[in-house]
Amino acid sequence: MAFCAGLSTQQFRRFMTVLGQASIDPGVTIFREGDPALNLYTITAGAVKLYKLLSDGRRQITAFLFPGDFFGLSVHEGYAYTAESMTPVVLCRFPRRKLEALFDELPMLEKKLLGATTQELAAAQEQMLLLGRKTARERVATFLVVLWRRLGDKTPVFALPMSRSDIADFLGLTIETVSRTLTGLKRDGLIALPDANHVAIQRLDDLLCIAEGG
Amino acid sequence: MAFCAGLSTQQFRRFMTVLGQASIDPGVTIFREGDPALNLYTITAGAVKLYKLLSDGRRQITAFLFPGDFFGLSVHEGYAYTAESMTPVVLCRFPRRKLEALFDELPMLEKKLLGATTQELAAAQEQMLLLGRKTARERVATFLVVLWRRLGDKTPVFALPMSRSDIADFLGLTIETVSRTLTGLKRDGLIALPDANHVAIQRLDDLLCIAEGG
DNA sequence: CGCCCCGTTGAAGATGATCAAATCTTGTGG
DNA sequence: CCACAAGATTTGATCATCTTCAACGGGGCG
Repeated sequence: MAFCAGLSTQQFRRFMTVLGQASIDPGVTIFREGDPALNLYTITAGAVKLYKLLSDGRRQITAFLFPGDFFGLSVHEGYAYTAESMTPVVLCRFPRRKLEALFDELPMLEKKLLGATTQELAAAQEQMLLLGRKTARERVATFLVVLWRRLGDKTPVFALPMSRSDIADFLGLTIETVSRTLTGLKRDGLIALPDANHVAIQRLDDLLCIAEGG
Repeated sequence: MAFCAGLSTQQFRRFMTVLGQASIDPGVTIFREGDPALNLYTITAGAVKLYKLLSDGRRQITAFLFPGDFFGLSVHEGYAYTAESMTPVVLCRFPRRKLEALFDELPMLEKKLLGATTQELAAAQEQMLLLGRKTARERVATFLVVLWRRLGDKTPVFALPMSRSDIADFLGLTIETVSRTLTGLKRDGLIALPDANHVAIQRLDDLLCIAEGG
């Protein structure tokens, strides 16, 4: 795990004393927006989504997270979003109080957390650009390229671990528009869709060009 | 300034050795997206906007910043966004290398920076909800309430330091829609507009209700 | 005084949403 | 193994919100 990389054996032993592990099924709510923010989590295996809701049920997914990512940091007493597993997930759980004590012993951990949070913030700003200014086609193209890179860009084919509904709520669209847009990209030969949950990138350059609004 | 609060006299003297100050005019670009991220800035006075551009000129403002806020943190070598003054601004500039050395001496500073970044991230997630799922009316209502709170909610009247164009690029709308929506809120008696750059909140509860999608 | 920029207002148009239905997938039980 | 039910995805038709295009008004500054 990235979070504990670079620790000595002794430091690592200390590190392990503050963490708990958990394996959870798909579709489980790990915590809800507003719950007391007692833990910080890192993902060992699986995929997690974070989202916020409006009172009438409208939902915005703010991030899809994968192994190595962390979540659950909060300035105030409560979490700012809900976290839910999308697949079977293995988590490390760090109780907030213990973690803060550990920071004093291992300042490197705090630096890593700051770096990870800064990266999350940059991703959030990129997503604001997408939500505020990109067309449906640009949003879907961006989503596919970013996800492909995140899941390891060895092969052009990759699995979508999330439903159309999740994609729609991440991109600020409806499921119908996501479906139509994917069909359109397929029709134009930019991607292939072996089945509903797999995408094959066929013309990466053109896809990138669309994603950047060119 | 919040960043140096709680330091002893001696620590503060050390703190002052790493920072430079700058006064700048309105409309000045402090740095551009992609520039080498050499400095971290905090705002002493004035207002700053951060934004990202698409190649065809479409712009998304990701934040309006005010005294006490910081900006310029970056994981990679380059800034992730452009920063521009909206008013006359007084800044503190922290060279990145010196600041990192200072962190080892004053771990409290790093904790504060982590807290501030976490808060920025929460604000970004709230903005994603706005951009992805709120209507124009809800966006403008949210914007007014949040700005009013940020600028000090003593009096219901406050000045908008930014143009309609900036508001539009922050809310993912056009200037025409922003203008029409403000007119609509005024017509419905929720706000008053003494002039184009001043807003008076008249029915906060109703405005909050709209902002939350209720 | 007059120009220019900013903001407002109006009319027409387009993108994406909504409503509706068909198709495909998956899991269950006979 | 097959039939069936439930849910997810795709496709189609219509609709609404917001954008685009256009024109007008007003305040500030030369």
